[in-house]
Amino acid sequence: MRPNVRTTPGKELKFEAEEGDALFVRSAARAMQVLAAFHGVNKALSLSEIAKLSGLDRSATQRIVHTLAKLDYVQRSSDDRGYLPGLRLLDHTLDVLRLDPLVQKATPVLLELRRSLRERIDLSLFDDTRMIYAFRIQSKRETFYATLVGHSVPAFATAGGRAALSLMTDDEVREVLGRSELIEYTAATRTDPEEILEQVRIARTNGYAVIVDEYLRGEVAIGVGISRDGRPIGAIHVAGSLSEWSQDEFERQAAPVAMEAARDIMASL
Amino acid sequence: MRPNVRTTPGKELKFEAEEGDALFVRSAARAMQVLAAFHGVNKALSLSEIAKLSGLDRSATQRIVHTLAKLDYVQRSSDDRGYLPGLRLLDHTLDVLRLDPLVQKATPVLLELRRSLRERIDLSLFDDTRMIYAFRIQSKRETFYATLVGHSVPAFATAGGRAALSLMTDDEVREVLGRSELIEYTAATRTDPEEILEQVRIARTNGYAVIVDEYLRGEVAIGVGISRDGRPIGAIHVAGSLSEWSQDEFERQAAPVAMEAARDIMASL
DNA sequence: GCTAAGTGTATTATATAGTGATACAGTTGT
DNA sequence: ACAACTGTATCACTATATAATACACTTAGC
Repeated sequence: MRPNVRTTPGKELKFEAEEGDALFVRSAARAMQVLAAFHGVNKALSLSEIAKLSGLDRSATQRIVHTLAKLDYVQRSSDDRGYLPGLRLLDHTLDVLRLDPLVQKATPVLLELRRSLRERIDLSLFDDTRMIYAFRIQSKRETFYATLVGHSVPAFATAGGRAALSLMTDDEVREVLGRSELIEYTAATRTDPEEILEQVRIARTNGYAVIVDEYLRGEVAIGVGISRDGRPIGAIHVAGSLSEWSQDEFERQAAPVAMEAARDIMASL
Repeated sequence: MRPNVRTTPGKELKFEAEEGDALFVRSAARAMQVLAAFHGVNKALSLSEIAKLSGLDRSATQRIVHTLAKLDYVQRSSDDRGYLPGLRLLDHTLDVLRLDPLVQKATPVLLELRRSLRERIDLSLFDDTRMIYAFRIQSKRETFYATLVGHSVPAFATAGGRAALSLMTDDEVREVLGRSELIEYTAATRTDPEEILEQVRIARTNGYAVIVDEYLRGEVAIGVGISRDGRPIGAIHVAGSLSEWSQDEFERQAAPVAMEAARDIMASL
């Protein structure tokens, strides 16, 4: 059983207004706090568990969950032992994806790319210290679980992430790395900021980033950043197995076409 | 240019408490109302457009959007001309998918199914009158756009939907059909409830549903329903092109393995 | 070049809407 | 048979969001 995909640990997300923010609506935030209670966990939650995890008291939690349940944003688990996030949320997922200009433009280009390159191809969206998967196009013989939409991976240790970082200045990269949790995912993971920066610089020169073994063992991945107005907004990932490719071969095959795809996408943004 | 995937038109979704519902928290609902404003549209929205679409006044909208923007549930469009749903929502998408027992169990089974059947395979979740796509595993030569997670299709006119309906009683099916918008997607779409019910009955007998041309032209689709405790909770779709398959061939090839996959999944629920 | 209508932002007094304490009936587990 | 949970319900109080109004800026029309 291979480890599949790791999610970046649920960052501590602020739900409180900064001082003197007259426009901040506490109750709107509370609805989201309740939904965010599910981030860390892997089972249905009871009311008091939601209360604990969201930092709200039982009463408030009770009434908000009641409301969200009526609206289908939260639903009873199938064994009726607790609450789970509801299917209604997927309607909003669709909105995010179909209204995102990058997703819109990238889809046909990446399907085309897959035709010339029969490996797994992902599109991820840049979000500060992490890359969020928007969609995946599988290769012929996919053995891993399909990555779920919304999975996020750390920018510092993934091909797409480094490629995205390479579109910023060194100082900005340092700043992001400073805010990142530099976790050692494998023995090969680089966790020294300056060492990572060096890799980002190489990616900047080459136009793409390569990662071997640093995030997932046995995987070679090529990442190409996508920018808009000079700012990184996402990345293309192409990943292959080390059992079938040497790093060099993979780079030679995948990098040029992936970079061309990225150029195509950016031209149409 | 073939028409790709159609979304069921944004149903009118209630966001108001029924009378005398002391536990209903209006403000929690309002946050979701704002986010739901994006359902129908295909561009970034201004504050007053959000106000109009969500049915809230400008002031309330302003403050809620402000709050949601701070929390990244809403973001400025890249050209700074309006608001779009934010990436934070994808964190919740992930929660929905990974906590859904059906998605958890179905993933490996469907990857296995793809190995023996090299066509497009989808998993959709049953939601009353519609089926919501949870994920898709593409075929080798995919020409359509990748279906986005969250896309929903009508239960009455799709293979998966009819298969799911076939797990309910005739009366329940009639009830669902009564609440459905029976739209004529193609010339072949059946819109007469009793006629649809007849097809559902056939699906019930066979253990799977077949749809040809009724929703998407040129497509044969096989659907197998998945139930839990006797209630439909989702369906497997296998779809092929009529340019490569006759309906009969496709049924003979796809139906038995798809049904086996469904049995596997249900056994592990 | 100047309206006019749009954008997002900010500030208030007022009363409504949410609070949170408290209570209860039903399960589950030991 | 108990204790510790579930989810649900009610209610007086006041903290909270309201909605009206105002302002500075940008965009579009002529």
